[in-house]
Parts: sequence; C-alpha cells; structure tokens
Amino acid sequence: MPIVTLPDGSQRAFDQPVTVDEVAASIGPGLRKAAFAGRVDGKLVDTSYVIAADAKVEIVTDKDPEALEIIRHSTAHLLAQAVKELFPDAQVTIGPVIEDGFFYDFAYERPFTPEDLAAIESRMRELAQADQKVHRRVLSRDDAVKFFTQLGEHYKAEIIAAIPAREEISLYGQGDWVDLCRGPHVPSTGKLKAFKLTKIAGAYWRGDSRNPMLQRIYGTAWVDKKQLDEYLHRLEEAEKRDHRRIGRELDLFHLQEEAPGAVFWHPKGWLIFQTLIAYMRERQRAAGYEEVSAPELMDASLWRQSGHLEKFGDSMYLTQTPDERLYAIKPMNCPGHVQIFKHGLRSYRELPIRLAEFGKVHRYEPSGALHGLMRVRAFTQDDAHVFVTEEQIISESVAITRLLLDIYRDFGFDDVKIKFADRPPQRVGADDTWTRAEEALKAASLAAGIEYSLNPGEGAFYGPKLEFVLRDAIGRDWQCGTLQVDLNMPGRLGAYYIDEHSHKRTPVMLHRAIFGSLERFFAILLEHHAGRLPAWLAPVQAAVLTITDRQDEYALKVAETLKNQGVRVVTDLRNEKVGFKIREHTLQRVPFLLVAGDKEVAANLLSVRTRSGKDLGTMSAETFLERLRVELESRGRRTWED
RNA sequence: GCCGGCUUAGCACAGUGGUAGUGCAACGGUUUUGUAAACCGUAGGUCGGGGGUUCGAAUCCCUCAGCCGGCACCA
Repeated sequence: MPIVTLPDGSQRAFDQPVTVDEVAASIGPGLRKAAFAGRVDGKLVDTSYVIAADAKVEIVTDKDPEALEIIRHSTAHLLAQAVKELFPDAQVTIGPVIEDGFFYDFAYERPFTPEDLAAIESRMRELAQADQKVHRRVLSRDDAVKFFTQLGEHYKAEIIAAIPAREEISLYGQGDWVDLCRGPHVPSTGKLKAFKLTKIAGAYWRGDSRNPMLQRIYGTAWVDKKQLDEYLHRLEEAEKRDHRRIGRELDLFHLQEEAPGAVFWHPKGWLIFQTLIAYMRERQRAAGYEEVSAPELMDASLWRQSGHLEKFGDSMYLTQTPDERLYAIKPMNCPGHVQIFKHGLRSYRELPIRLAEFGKVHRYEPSGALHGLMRVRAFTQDDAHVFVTEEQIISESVAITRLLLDIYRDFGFDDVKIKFADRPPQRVGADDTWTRAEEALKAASLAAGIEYSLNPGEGAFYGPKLEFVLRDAIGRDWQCGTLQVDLNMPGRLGAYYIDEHSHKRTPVMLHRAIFGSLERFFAILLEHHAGRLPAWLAPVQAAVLTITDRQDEYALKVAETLKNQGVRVVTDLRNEKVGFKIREHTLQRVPFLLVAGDKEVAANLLSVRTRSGKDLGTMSAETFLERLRVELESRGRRTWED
C-alpha cells in the first residue's frame, strides 16, 4: 500500500502498487499528459515504472532539464527504428546523447546519402505521429545476447556480452522494434515533436581507426519547435563568426591549394599578428624571459636523440640535402632551446633560465585534420622553456600560471578552465620520474590556488601537463595554453648545470605556451569578437569620411595628425554618399568612424560614430585621440563610455 | 589517413547532355551627396587539374588535388 510523497510535501495513499503515470493522473489529466518520466526517490524512471513501496515521487515534465536528455535519447531510438524499417540489413550499435542532440551509429553495406537522410527523417516524423507506446522489458545478460544474435545484431550482442553476467538488461522498444537501453524513455513517440537530422559521417567502431567504419547520423532534438528554431539560429550565428569567412571579408589572410595548411598573411592580418607578438614580447620581457631564435632546420640525429623522430617521425618534414645529410624542419622548439642552454657551462645561480621564442614550426598534419587557421601545418608558437632546479618547479609554475591567467584577462577571457593531463601510455622515462613530475605539478597547482579536472593519459610523451581552456563569447571551449613539467628531455639531450657542490645536475625543463599556436589564437579571437576586434588590435582603428569633396583637404589633415600620433587611420574621400561609406567601414569593423562635413570643417571638429552605430557626438581630433588612448591603453577594458 | 559532400567571374550563387548566367564588387560616366547600399553603362570565365564516353560535356564515368562536415590523430 504505497504512500507517495510529492515535491510540495503532500502525500497520497494508494491501496495497490501504482505506476508513475497513474500518480500523475491522480493529480490531474493535464499533468498526466505532460509527463515525460518520473523521479522516484531521486532516481529517473519511466512513467510505466511501478511504485510498490512508499516513495518520494516527482513527475518530470518538459520544464524539467532532465526532459531534454530523455527526449534526445528517445529521438535517437526513433532514428534507429526508422533506419531499421527503411534499411532492414543495417545493424544498430550505439546512440548516445551529446551536446545539443544525439547520434546513432549503424553498420551498413554502403554509406547513407543525403537523400537517405531526408527519407529517414520523414519516416521518423510518421513514427512520431503514430504516437506508438514505448515498452520496456528486462532480460538476463545471456538471454539478451541470444536475443540480439538471433536478430542478426552482432554489434549489439558484442556490447551486451561485455556487461557483467549478473546484471539485468533492459530493452526498450516501440512497435516491433527493440533496442538495448538503460532508459528512461518518453512514454510514447508522440512526445517527440521538435527534431532534425543534421549530418551524416563516418565513424570508427569503438572509436578505433583499426576497426571498420560505421555510418553515423547526427541529429538534434528539443522540447518544442521554438527551442529547435533557436538552436538552428544559434548555428547560423556561429557560422557568421567563422574566422575563415571573416578573414576573407576583412582581407586578413588566405590559404591556397599549393600550400595546404600554410597561411598567406595579408597586410591587415599580419598587422594583427604582429600586434599579438609585440604584446607577448613585452609581457615576457617584464616576466624575466629572454627571447631567442633556434634554426628551422637541424640534423635528424638531434630529433632521434630527443625521441621526437621515433614518436612523430611520420608527421615531420624531412629533407635530404646534396651533402647527403638528413635534416628535419623543426616541429617543436624545445630541442633547439636545449642547445642554447647547453652552450657554455651553466651554474645553478643562473637558474631559472627562461628562453622564449616565437618559433615557426612545421608538422605534417593528417589531411583530414586541417581546418582554417585552427589546425595548420605551419604555425607559430609562443613557446618558452624554463630551465629550473627541482626545488624551483613550484615557484616557477606558480609564476607561469599567474602570467597566463593575467594575459587571458587582457583578451577578455575571464572564464578559464584547467585540466591536468597525466602520463600517457606511450612515453619516455622511468615511472618514478613520472611520479615526481606529476606530484610537482600537482603541488604547483595547489600553491597557485587553481582547481583542475583530470584528463587521464593525455600528457606529453616526456611529461605531465596543465592545459588551459578558454571559454569564448558564445560558450565554446578552446584549449590554448599549456604548462608541462619535463624531467626527461634535458637528460636525453645532455643538458646539465653545476650545483652548489660543484656536481653536474640535470635541470628540469618547464615547457609553456600561452597563445599556443598564434594562428589558432588569432582565429579564436576573430570568432570570439565576431571580427569586431578591440581597438588596440584592430588593423584600422579609425576612418575619416567626407561628405563632399569640399572636405578633402581637412580630412587629409586630420588623418595626418592622427597618424602622427600612432593611430591606424584611413581616409575615404570617394565620390559616394556618407551612408554608403559608413556601411562599408562598419562592415570592415573599423571601431571609429569620423565624419567631416562642412559644419565640422568650420568648427575644426569631427563627428564620431562607433561601428556599433552609436553616435558619440562632435569633438576635436585632440579630444578623440585622448579618449581613444584610454581605450587602447586599457586594451579595451575601459571603453568610451567609462 | 578513413567516410560522405563540394569545387562555375574577386565574393555569394543559378545553370543535369546542345551558344555559360544573376547579384554584389571592379572599371567608365552622371551625380556633390549628412550617419548601414544614388543612377546609367562597360569589361570580366580553359566551369579545380588530367583522362575517358559522346556528333556534342560545367552537366555522365575514371583519376588526382584542394576545401567543407564528421571519425581517427594532435609533441
């Protein structure tokens, strides 16, 4: 005789076991209709779940955040059902919920086509409209394996066979279609109203490139049409921020067939790039770094010694010269920096030695990995290697972490997450060395007062690392900075210093990058700001626009004044209406538009407008300069309005 | 690297076997203009490269490259 306690504290007694559905019905027919699932003593269950004993019960409706997950999961099932109906020979595998949607992987004799996708989606709509009841049953593990083997679902049988024998297996289905699933699911397919299949792609079985490739179908699903439309709108907005598109529109850079994965920087793009370097150069100088430059091309033996050739040889550019020597184009800066460290005898009194380089490296990335500026084959790292004693690891790591986070704030990235990546399966060095390195990095994190999440097995082959992940304006995460503790490489490359007892000691090397790849960071900035870079980074900071040719002389004079003060300014004297000029320079994301008409000329003023359309009124060139300077010097953290 | 899609003028795109098109940009002219697109005209293409089928290919087939979306990889 269960007594059910509802979230508001009220209780209802039933004289026999009841389902969640019946509990909902007892409260009201509207709630019953709205019920997606239930939460019984905190556990999510189907509406068909039978409550036999006293319990706390909640009815999950579309207002509940859990509902979305259930909808997506059930929509994945709907997808699998539709595929099995249209393509009976396809085998089902897995179909998890992911961010904003779900996917389902199928094994099928041929890839699905876009036409198949449309057909599958319309079948899904029919099945949803049929409002089929979702049923659940439970089998033993072995019976479930037998069941799916009989159906010819070998992948599914393999998945279930890996589950411990004692566990019960729940099967969900609708119509005569059935799948293994933990649940819970919506009570009937009619609850699935707002979904869309988005893309088809290949994906390896169990994520291993040695396995056969399956056909993956991606989809998105929401509580209602409005949310679905909002999501699709979000995708469109993200597309407008695409750095490849902005790069073309603003004439910043291009890529072309003859140099896959290598960037042709145009004047405006290169100006931004150099501004980033100048900024970092100054920050590093202030933090005690010394800038160096190591050769692009070094004998392959050096890379054999470092271990890079063995681990990454396939992705290194090698070149045989007429003297029969084999050279490698550097894919990393560390061996070069170690050579500089090694040149001459080093004393413990010199440590820490901080060597920084804006090093251009080349890596033969797999063709399928290339992606605009985000993943290229030739890129520039703001790479530094700090040589320290073991005792200095913590203090130096703390200093690096602080520098990193402070620099990110200058770019408007206040939301930074940190991951700790420990030893990978393939690595160099002894296990106790690794333990020391990992412990040191953990201690440093603690001392720096930062919190991290674990990223197991993802460390570099020579040491553990902290990974710094930035969240951009539309909520996407980008891993940029890294700090690695390396107790292996200096020894392999024969680096040592003389300690206070005149003994040779191997230094510890801290690898750190803040932007990571400058090309990639550039792309992230473009997308973060949607091309509207803060004035200190904008390639053109102001445009002087005339209304008629009567103002030409004045405009040129004003521009000259601003230019002499270091402002990146252009004039637009074209025979066009001012509205047209404003439109063009706004689309070019020029932060300030300075309009000069007869009135401004007469009063020796400028009418100032921002790219966001705000009218800042009229002022002299000197006043404009003064206020622009505040914005530039604060790197955009203090804007005009402050 | 693997699976799929795409590649037509500077850019965005139309053109499914029969004379390569539209808009924007460019160029020339008219217009002297007040805060997100004035008007008229002109020029611009080995339809990604190579090969094949066909009387005839942007269009069908093969192949290579690049790009796009995933997967795998990412020192």
